[in-house]
Parts: sequence; structure tokens; C-alpha cells
Amino acid sequence: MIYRTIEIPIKGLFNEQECLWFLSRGYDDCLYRVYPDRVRRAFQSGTEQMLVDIYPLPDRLVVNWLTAEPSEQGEDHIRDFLNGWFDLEIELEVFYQKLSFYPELAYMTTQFRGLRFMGMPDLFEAFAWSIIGQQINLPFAYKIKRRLVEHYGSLIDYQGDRHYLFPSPESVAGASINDLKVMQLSGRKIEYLMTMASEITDHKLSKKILYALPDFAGRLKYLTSLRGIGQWTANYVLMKSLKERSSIPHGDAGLLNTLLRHHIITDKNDGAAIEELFRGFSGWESYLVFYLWRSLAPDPNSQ
DNA sequence: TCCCAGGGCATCA
DNA sequence: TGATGCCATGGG
Repeated sequence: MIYRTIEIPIKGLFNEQECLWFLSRGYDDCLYRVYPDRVRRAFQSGTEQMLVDIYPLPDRLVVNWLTAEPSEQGEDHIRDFLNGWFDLEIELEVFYQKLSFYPELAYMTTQFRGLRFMGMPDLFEAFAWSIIGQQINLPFAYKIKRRLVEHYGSLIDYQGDRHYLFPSPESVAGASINDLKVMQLSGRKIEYLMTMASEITDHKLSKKILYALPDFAGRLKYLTSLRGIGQWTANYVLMKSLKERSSIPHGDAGLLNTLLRHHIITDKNDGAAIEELFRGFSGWESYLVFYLWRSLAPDPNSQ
């Protein structure tokens, strides 16, 4: 039974298969399920919980509500979320023009054509995920994330499957330190995670507060003043959650590896070459990072 | 056993 | 301002 269907039009290049592939790409993300033609995810808006199927098509997203008719606010919440998740308002042509100037990178304009920056619209989820992922490998990070979500997140039971929502900052702020340790979070990371949860529940930090700061540099400065948030995490959260186009998570292990692989740098301390590259992508730095990360994974079409 | 992994902090010169 | 050590643990 489908309770409501909406269609969200997409302007410009959009490769639905690349985006679906990115969502699965071999990792175990507990917040959605990817099928060949759609992704299923649970959402919460206020006290309203919703489960929807999202069908990405070349020119639009089709969204079906599976458990109940949404309220007007619920529908708006999902429209906003999808806009951030699939980066629906970007026009990629300018980025591809810039890529085409670089012989080592030009292949991306065809191989990854239509791939949008896959965001993480929920601010607390973005902070929690970036803190969890600091300095550990991704499979382990996804394991910890699943433990956290299954313990502190609420869920929608649908046709025998559990669809989890990311834990609220309130539930994490009130968590027991011992319970978090059992999940194999380090003492430092527990401290950072609870700091961020408290900042948000105390209304000291929100997307609105960050947007109200004068510019990107101001947002970076504010975030890096918080305990546990360094340059990497601040840039990661700003690009994933606030769609900051000029973010570069400096020092990122994957980024440095892919720059080596593309022969843009010859050693990981070659900051000048990195700066030189990103200077050519002004306003598109985070897109370049995202495409470089994408290139680390095998091409799904060649498997 | 060793090194790396989608870092950050404290300390010290 | 930059270098070093430490945290913490899975995975190759």
C-alpha cells in the first residue's frame, strides 16, 4: 500500500545509477536499504515517523510513503532532506569544464558523469559520523555506527524489517559512558560525541546558528573551537551537512592516497601541489574531493 | 608483528 | 608554528 506519491524534478545532469551505487558501495550503512532501482529509508519530523521508497530517475525523484499519509510538515521535511541528500540544486557543467583542463582528472567527466555530491543533511549525524570515523578504517567505523544506531535510535518495523533512525542528540547526551565503551568507541571519542550532543541539545549549535555566521571562514573557526572538532572534521561536516562548496578536509587519508594515485602529488607532505590543484577548483573544492573519493572505489560497471 | 586507517589533543621547543 | 607522542582497535 502506498499512502502518498510525490515527484521532485531534477534539473541538469543526474546519474541515478551512480548515486544509488554510491549509497551501497560495499559498506554496511544501517540507515537505509539500497535496491537496484530505489532506496528505502526511515525519517522523523517532530514526532512523525515515516518510511519512504525513493526512486531516482534521470530527471526526477519519485517518493512513495509506505506506512501512513504524511502531514504537510512531514512531506516538506522529506523534500528538504532529499534536496540535501542528493544535492538536487547543483548544475554540474561548470565543474566538468574545470575537470576537463586536467589530463589526470578529465576521465571523471565521463566515468562519473551525473554523480551528485551525496550529503548528510542531519547535523548531529554528520558530527557523530565524522567523530566515529576519525583515524579508523571505514568497515570498523560502520560497525560502531550500527551499534550506536541499534542501541539509541528508534525504529520502524515494516514487513519484518527494522528501519532505524539515527539517534537524537538527546539520547546520546544522556547515554552511559560504559555503554558507549562497550561499542568500542575510545574514551576520547565518547567525550567528543557527548560534547557535540550537548551543544545541540543546549541550542548552542544548529544549522541555523552556523548559517547565521558571516562566511565559511567564520563557520570553520567556530567549529574548530569545539573540543574534538579539528580542521578535518569541521570541513567534513560543513561539506556534508551544510553543502559548503569550498570545504577541503585537509589531511584526509583517502584524499592523499587518491592524489598520489593520480600523480598530482608525489608525497603526502606536498601541500603546495595540493593547494595549486584546489586553486583551479574555486567554489567546487568539495565536489573535487567527492569525485576523488569516488575514484578510490572500483568502477561498478567493470565488475 | 608491523603499518595504516575518511584525526585530534596535549606538550614542548 | 611545527614536531612528537598518545589515544584505540580492526584489518591487511
